Amino acid sequence: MIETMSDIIENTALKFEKAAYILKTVAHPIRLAIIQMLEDGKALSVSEICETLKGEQSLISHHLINMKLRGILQSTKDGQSVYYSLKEKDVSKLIHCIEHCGCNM
Amino acid sequence: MIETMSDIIENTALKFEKAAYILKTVAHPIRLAIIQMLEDGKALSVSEICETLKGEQSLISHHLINMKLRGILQSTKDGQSVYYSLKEKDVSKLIHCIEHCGCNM
DNA sequence: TGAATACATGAAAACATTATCATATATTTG
DNA sequence: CAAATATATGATAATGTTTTCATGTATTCA
Repeated sequence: MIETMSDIIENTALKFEKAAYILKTVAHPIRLAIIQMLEDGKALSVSEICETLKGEQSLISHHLINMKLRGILQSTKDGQSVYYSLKEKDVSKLIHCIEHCGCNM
Repeated sequence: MIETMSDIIENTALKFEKAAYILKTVAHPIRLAIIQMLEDGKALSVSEICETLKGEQSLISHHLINMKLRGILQSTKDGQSVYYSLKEKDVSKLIHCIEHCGCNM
């Protein structure tokens, strides 16, 4: 599989754009808190998340929907409740790694 | 060292804010590219960085200064040139970990 | 000294994200 | 069915980030 120089440059640029996109999606205190709540596959309802974070329903909902839209969360409806969970273990890994990689974070 | 419940909540919130702050600082394709160029302690001048990234001097400069301001980069002047490098190995570790933690990034 | 080079600065424009508010929809329950 | 509960939606306001442009300052070199 041969790549030209400009292919490489373009792929590299794409790689950074993708990474930046995911990092941006996650780079918000409320979102980090949500993601942590959902670690190890847990699924939580919107209201559970709102209560724990003491956040407004609408605001939390917007964050959840946005993260879902960007491929980080998934949701299933059960009765009145909607349960959100991490879509990919990947994100969990990312967060775990951010927390334990020896960085001051 | 005893913490009250509200201390714990507040510290957790602070932790997420700090993490979000760093992630935000880094969540931009140009910045990720710069950070990668500076891995393993390398120090590069503004113009070297501009050339490699084919970016406008002023734009790159703004990014560099902002990252320095936020504690991610440091710089030293030598003659006409200013050399930037990663301030903490931490950031390098973070990026490395983002790239190699098995996430799709 | 003056021209060239390297970098910084600051204001403005362009653009993106986050928060708030009012209201809509769907589901359950009495 | 009406009321209550859970969530979504969409418009707008508030705020933040990124880019651009014009210009400033410091350094080198002829």
